This record gives sequence, C-alpha cells and structure tokens, in this order.
Amino acid sequence: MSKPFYITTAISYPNGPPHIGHAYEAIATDAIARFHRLSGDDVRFQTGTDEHGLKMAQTASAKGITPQELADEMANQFIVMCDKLNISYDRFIRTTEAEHHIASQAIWQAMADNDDLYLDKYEGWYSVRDEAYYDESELIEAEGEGGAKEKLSPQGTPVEWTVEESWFFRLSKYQDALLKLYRENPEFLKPDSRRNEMIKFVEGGLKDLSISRTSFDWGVKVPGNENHVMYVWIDALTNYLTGLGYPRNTECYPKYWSNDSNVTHIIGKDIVRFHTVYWPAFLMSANLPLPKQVFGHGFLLNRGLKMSKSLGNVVDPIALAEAFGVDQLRYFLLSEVIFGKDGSYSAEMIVTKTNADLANNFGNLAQRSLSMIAKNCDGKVPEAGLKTEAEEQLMSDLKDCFTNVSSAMANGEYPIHTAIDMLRERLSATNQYFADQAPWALRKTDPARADRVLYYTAESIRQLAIMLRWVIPESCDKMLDLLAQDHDKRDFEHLDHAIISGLSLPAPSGIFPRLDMPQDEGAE
RNA sequence: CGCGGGAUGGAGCAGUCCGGUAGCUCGUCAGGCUCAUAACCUGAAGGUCGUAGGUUCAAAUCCUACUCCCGCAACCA
Repeated sequence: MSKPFYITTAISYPNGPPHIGHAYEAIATDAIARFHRLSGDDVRFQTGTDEHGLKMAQTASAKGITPQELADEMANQFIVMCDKLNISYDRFIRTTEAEHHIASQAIWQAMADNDDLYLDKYEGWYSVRDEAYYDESELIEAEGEGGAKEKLSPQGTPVEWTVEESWFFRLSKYQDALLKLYRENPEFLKPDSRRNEMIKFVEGGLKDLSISRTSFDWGVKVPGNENHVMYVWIDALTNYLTGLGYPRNTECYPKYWSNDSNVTHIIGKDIVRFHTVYWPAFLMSANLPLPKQVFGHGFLLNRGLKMSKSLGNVVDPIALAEAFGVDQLRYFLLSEVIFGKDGSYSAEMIVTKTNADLANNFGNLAQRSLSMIAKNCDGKVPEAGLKTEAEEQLMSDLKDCFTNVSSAMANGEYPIHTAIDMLRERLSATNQYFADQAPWALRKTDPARADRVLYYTAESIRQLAIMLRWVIPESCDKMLDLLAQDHDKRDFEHLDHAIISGLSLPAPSGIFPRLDMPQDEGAE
C-alpha cells in the first residue's frame, strides 16, 4: 500500500544563475522526497524554472538576447545544478512549455467560470523590481541624482505611476475560507511562526488581486483577451498542476493531486504569502483540491551575513560541491541548518562538520571494521554468534533510533537536523562499541567473539547506511556496495533483514576523504 | 508604537511551545588504544543561559519592562 506523495520545490526565477539558496531548497526537498521513497511511499518530485514576467524580459533585453534565449540558457544551468547535486526530481518543469500555457489558461478559465474574475482598471505606483503596486502612503521620498526628489517603494526600489487595464481576482471573497483553512488544518502551513504571520495578514483584510498585465507580453496569454498576459504568480503557481498533466492527463494528475494525496510544497520564507493565500484561493475558485502542506524554510547566510554581490560572498553551489563533495555539501546543509530557520555557512564550517561526522565518525568506522574483516575473515562476513548484552543493546538502540527518526519526520515539521543528530549519535555509539570490545585484542584470545564484534559492527553500518541514504545517497550506496548489498535491498523495509554471514565483500576503500581547510578565503 | 529573527562555557549552535540535575559539535588540556582516514575511546577545565523585576517549592524555559545585534534596501530562496 504505497501512498501518493507529491513534493515540489518552488520554481526558480532564472534571471541569474543558481546560488546556494536554490541549492539548499533543492537539497532539502530532495532529502524529504528520498525519505518518503525509502519509506515505501509513491513519490513524485517536481522542480523547475519560472521563466515569465517583466524581469526576465528586461534582463534579456539588457543582454541583447530574447527572453526565450535567456530562459533556455539559465534553465539549463538549473538543470545542471540539480543533476550535480543528485536531486532526484521526476519532472523539471519550465513555464515556457506549451503544456504549461494550456494548464494556466485552464485554471484561469475555471476561475472565470466561477465568476471570480473581472476586468477593471488598475492605476498606482508600480515597482518593476518588486513586481508590485504600492499605495501612495507606503512610498518614501528620497534624494535622486542631482538632488531631485524621487519616490521609492518601501523596499527602496524605483516606482512609476502606471495605469493599465487589468483582470482582477476576487481574493476578498476567500478571506473567511482561508482563515478556516489555517484554523482547521494547522499542518497546512509550517513552521508555526509563519502560520501566525499569515493569519495576521489575512485577518488584516484581503483586497482583490490584479492578475493580468498589458504593459509587456512575456507571459501566458489571457484566454479570450490576448493583449493581456497573466500576472506571473498565476502562471508560476500553476506549474505544480502542469507537471502532473493538468488538465488533460487522467492518470498522473488525479493520482497525485487529490484529497488523498499528500501534496507538499517546500518554499522559501519570502514567498509564503503567494503559496498560502493566493494559491489556495485560486484552487478553491477553480474547484480543485488544496495542497496538504506548505513549508517555508529559512535563508542561508554567509558567516551570518546576507549574501550580496557587493560583499563578494555570493557562492556558486556547484563550485562548493566540487570543492568539498556533493554529499559533504548536502550533509552540511541538512545537519547544520535547522529546517525552517535561517542558517549560516562558511567553507570552514563545511570542512569541520563533514570531517568530524563523515570522515572521522562514519568513514573511519567502516574502514577500521571492514579492513579487519578483509584481513582476518578472508573478506567474508563472519559468523554472528550469540549476542551478548552489548550486541543486544547496540541492535535495540538502532531499532529505537529508526523509530524515533521516522516519527520525527512524520510529524509535519520535518526536523531534519534532529533526525541526523540521532543518526550521528548511533555512529558514535558504534565506534564506542567497537573500541570497548577491541576485536583486535579479542582476535588473539577469543576469535569467535572477535568475529561476533565484526559481524555486529558491519550490520550496524549496513543499517546506518540505509538510514542515512536520504541525506547522502551516493556515499551510502558506496557503503552498501562495500557490504555487498543488492540494490533492491536498500530501503527502510530491509533494515530488519540482517546481513548474511559468509557473504564475500569487496576490498574496503575510503568513502569520505578528510578535507583540508581552504587556504584561499576569497575562493569560497 | 512598522514586521520579524536573535542574545546560552573560547567559537558555532540545540534546548524555550508542554518549567524540574544546562546539552551538542569544534577548540583546549590530560590519559588510553594501535583495528582505522594524525583517526578512535576515556576523563577534565570552562556558562550565575542579554539586563532588571515578577509568578512558582522550582525559571534558559512562563509574565512585565528594558538594552543590544541582525534581516525586511535582492543575486532573491
């Protein structure tokens, strides 16, 4: 009985190359997707790029290329990043796909059929950079070039007085329904701090939303009114449906987008409003099921500082992965950053953390035990023998660990960092067991007992490798290769199927090299 | 009264919702082991948990006031 589980990242706005924030979101979402797959769920994982909107058009024109050329070039970089980081997406969606235009027009039509769209005029102070209109009272005065006064948005971006004919969505109609949604489904928006913010926002009153533009044409055409393109968020949010084949697919779409499916959006904290106010309102209007959960993660800070070009601390995630290793980067981000909160990173932190936990704790444990098996047991998994209290404890602690990790990951908060901590603790405990038992000494006095210690150490490593596979898939697979485990025996269901005595193992080799501290600070 | 996040041993952080011996990693010091990737194991030093009050048998945790820092000025996740 496998449950449908549909998980998505936000689609990235590709008017520049991917940065560490994109990588973080992709990695975190991937880890959750893999966790569900290992648990036996029927997982569908989607990521992609959001290629419409004025900023894309402007960036392209500044570069002297067409928006489509810019989108093609950038989308490719995002795909390269995902592949490099071992992101196990089933679908990489691009909003310029023809299919996506059809889907966006379908949801538009569904909202129109429900009498939620109307044509009106919109005028006001518009900030191109924020893609938002501002009320006169929100604007701030600033000294422009040569001392002239100019108006700026609350974010300090330039605004211009703009009048356009626009389609509107009756967002105000959904205020009560949204509040009811938050109240009755606390799981819908996590973490709780974001939920509280949104409740406050919605309680403050919702205005109808302007959802089309006539000032540019880089977007999805409004059905029946082709001089309008859809507001980029209408089109962007719909990607989650398009990727499943909405509206025409009769298998994939109904299976993953239904009230029985666990639909989860992982997004950055800055776009929580779009996903938890606009999106459910659009879906209600179109009479479609709502996602089960939207999770707003935090941002990554470079040594506690925001990334910025002027500080010169913008980091290319691919360069980081190449410098330290893909799994090292994944492990660091997932274990160090508390999911949902902001986190901090630096090259030293990555090196320190991964050396301690991966090279010294995990890697060395495998190396020291497997090399003893290679040298003393003819490269075959030794006999288990009868468990003493020490082995009973070791095995039952591992079992408890899995129970705890599973229930933690099932509670809707995704305490990834806590889950990894529990696993790290087991790695330490296994090193401790190995040192306490000292099989190298037992070898001379009680060979059968030495075999037993090696057996249970190998078995512990097998289970830990399976339990860590969603975090560091490539390394754990190498580890399981060293234990001669079949590829179809690497999911959580096989935790109970202990390694078989007599199994021939390949020659052990290091999996987590120790990393050196970076010398060149500027290169991080 | 704009919104939000934060202040815990030398460093970086958990713990705060649901009060009850302050925990983790790194670093430092001492010892052990020699199977292993200068790794692993053991022990120690080091914190009156931003300040001041309050509630309580008991407060890092709850309440009140205050101080300081940091985002919300985008590469935007």
